[in-house]
Amino acid sequence: MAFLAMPQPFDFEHTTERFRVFGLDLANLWHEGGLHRVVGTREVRIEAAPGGVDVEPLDDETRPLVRTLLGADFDLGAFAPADPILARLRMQLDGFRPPIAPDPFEMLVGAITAQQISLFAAFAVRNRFVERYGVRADHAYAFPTAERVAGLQQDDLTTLGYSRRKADYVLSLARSGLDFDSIAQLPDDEVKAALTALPGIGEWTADWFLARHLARPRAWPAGDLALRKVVSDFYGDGRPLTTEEVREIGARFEPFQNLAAHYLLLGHRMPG
DNA sequence: ACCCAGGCATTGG
DNA sequence: CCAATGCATGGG
Repeated sequence: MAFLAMPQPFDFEHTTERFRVFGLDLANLWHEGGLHRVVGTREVRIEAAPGGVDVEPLDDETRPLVRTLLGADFDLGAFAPADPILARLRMQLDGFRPPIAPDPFEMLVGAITAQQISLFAAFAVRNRFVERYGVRADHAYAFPTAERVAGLQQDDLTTLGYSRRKADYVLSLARSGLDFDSIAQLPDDEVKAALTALPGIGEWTADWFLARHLARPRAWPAGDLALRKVVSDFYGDGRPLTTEEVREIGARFEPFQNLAAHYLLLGHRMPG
């Protein structure tokens, strides 16, 4: 194992909580106290170490991937919320860096899979997809590539638990030839416009793409059911808030809406 | 046997 | 522009 320093503050347990709490993800696999992911064709293991992480293997290919995956790009030093509720979470969860999905196709397929159904159900369906069309390394699987998925038919996906409609969305995305490198250069609203032009990708999916793949500071998925519940709990006197109200509350956290969303969601899942 | 869960597109007013 | 509807699985 080789040591990789992380920008401070950094808390491995908080950052990786997401890979444990909704069930296991075969492409981002929590196994024996560490996070496993396939980079190229090699499996990488990441585990906690003082001031950063221990990584095996660590080289020029895995180093940037691990840093991205563990949210190194977020500017936590500047994240000092004036809002008292968020300020408390910022301290309580100090060092939490929202994990970033390194692969845009994986991110979008995952989001389509999770539309409307519980995350637990979505992980079950997605894992069957990864197991069937991904490539296993040691423990973890490489997420299926768009090239591979482009050659499938609707039936290949519905047998895994996808609805017919979602199966078509995934196939159409795989065949879209979307240039993700170009999209990554666009401002937030143009990314959303480019993505929502595709069938099956609405504002919710595009917002999470901005947040969890592009790590855009102002991404704020106001329509997300879980975020609406959390914001309603923290800011709404127990009354359920509308998407519009949640959107307005997000403006308080400018320009740290993405970090705010993740801290509120994680804080709400934590005991106490 | 229900109902809900980190949506979206389609249809009809 | 807004309301109603179908979709798929897993847990309660």
